[in-house]
Amino acid sequence: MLDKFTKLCYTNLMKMKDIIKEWLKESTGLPVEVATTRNPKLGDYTTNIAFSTGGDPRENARNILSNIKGKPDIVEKIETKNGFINIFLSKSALLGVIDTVRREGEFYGSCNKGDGRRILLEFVSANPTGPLEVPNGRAASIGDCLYRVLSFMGYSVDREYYVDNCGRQIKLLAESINARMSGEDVPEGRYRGDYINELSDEVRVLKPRDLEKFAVETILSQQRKTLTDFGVEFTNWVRESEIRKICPDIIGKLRKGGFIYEKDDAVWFTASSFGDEKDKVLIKSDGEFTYLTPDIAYHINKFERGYDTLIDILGPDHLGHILSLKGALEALGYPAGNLIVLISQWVTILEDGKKKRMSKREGRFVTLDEIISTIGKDVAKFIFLTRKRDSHLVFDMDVAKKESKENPVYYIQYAYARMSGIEGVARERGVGIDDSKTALLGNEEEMNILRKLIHFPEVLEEVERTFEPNHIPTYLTELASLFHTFYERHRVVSGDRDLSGARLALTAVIKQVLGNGLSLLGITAPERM
RNA sequence: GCGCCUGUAGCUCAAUAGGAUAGAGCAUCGGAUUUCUAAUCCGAGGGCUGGGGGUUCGAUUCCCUCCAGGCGUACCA
Repeated sequence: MLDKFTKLCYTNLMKMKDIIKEWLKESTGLPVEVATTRNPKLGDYTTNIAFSTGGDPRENARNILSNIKGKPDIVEKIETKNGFINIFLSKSALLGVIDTVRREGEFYGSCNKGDGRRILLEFVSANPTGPLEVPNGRAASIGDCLYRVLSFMGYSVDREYYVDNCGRQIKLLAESINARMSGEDVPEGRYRGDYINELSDEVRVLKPRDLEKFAVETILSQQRKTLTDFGVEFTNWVRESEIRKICPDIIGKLRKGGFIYEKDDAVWFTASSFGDEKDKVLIKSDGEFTYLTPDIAYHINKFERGYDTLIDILGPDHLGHILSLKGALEALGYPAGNLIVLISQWVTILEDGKKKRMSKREGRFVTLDEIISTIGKDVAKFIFLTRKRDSHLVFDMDVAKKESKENPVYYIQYAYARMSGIEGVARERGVGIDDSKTALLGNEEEMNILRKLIHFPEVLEEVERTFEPNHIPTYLTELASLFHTFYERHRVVSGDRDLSGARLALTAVIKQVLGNGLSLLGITAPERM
């Protein structure tokens, strides 16, 4: 039995948690759940099984422990404390992570959990009525990171941007440009801002036949450039005008299913029978579709293209129609439960210590371009990805500018660059990595690093489970901190050739994991700073 | 009014399926560099986790209630 676990360990070291779980299950006969311990002094893994069996947990834990016979090689010791059963990994098991990372390299942390299942990730999808703003940057960061992580975990992920190139806001855009061209002030409720002036100038020169289309496509290409500068790419750009073509068919199907009725010259969907507050209009009395109609069609179109799971990252302003959308999908027999809607909360901008009330129509907004040029994309992404999606994040422009020089992202990047520096020194002195000498490692700082490295795959699984990227920045900061502490206390390249070789292996592995993590965040890993 | 989200250190945020002493960064104060990058390290202070109930061996986490803020509650998107 022990051999089996040992073998498992070396073929797939990242699953040590599972190995321990299996071992405890087999030897106790209890439905054991294993968790990562927060405090390394309390071991590497822990189980609270003794709390759920009734009676005194401390006594239970001791009884359970005394019944466990033997242990896999990866376990150094197992002990109880306060009713918890704590498992300490052996030094050789911890050292094994070096081999694993050295072998797997840029794939360390990846897995095949997704098994090729197809996910369509829709995010940003800003109206083509102006430049991308700060909240779009937040959604872009999160969407891009989820794309990278889910792909890393074996899902087949496409990224899509939905372009609302129809509807009222496009008419308002055209009116704004027309007003500007004729030298008038832009009327109330229309779009203002320098970009409208620039567009007007272009229109004056180019005299496009279709003003609306010209304006939309021009703005869209600017948005695309912003995203490229931000390091975020999309697989597809889907225009609402294309989706509208299939709307009559969708409405026909809904009507056939009895989910449609007419009232006040409008066409209604029976959303209230699917849990929504009230029924929703699909075709207005003027014959135009509402926003909801093409959105239903779009999501049906997504399922029809063969995706297993649809993920939408939306702003909180879209809360109102999620239930209707899911209701319509359900009505037409699509798996509404496979549509996962993630709400990326607003960003409050503070400027000069005051809340900046954002309004694109009034020309008051902070663009993503501005953020990229003032604080840089790495800092911006890190700020966005450190927060949970649901938190109402406060983006203080003054602090962001000031801290762009001392942002935590540099803490991680600096650790990475420092290790590059060490590699350079090692090369100069003719010292190389020696994987065969890693047993020489063993001080507290080194062991803490190894313990942390083991948990990287678990962090990614957490991101996959919760769709919350923020665990990665937290983890990387902790790992970088452990490295910096190690660096202050011990020399990597020293007169001791064997120890130097072992420590170079260790730093190579830390660097690899930091690099993998930064890459999943879409943040650069600089060789020097 | 109703629905969803949020409320944690002076500030910005964490807390891995309810776990052990609630953690980081910034700010404040005190230390560390003849040695691989000081964008670093070590230490100190700072908390009735918005208030009040409840469930539990155990609650920042779950339930109820109140307070504060955001969003939604359109034949806007």
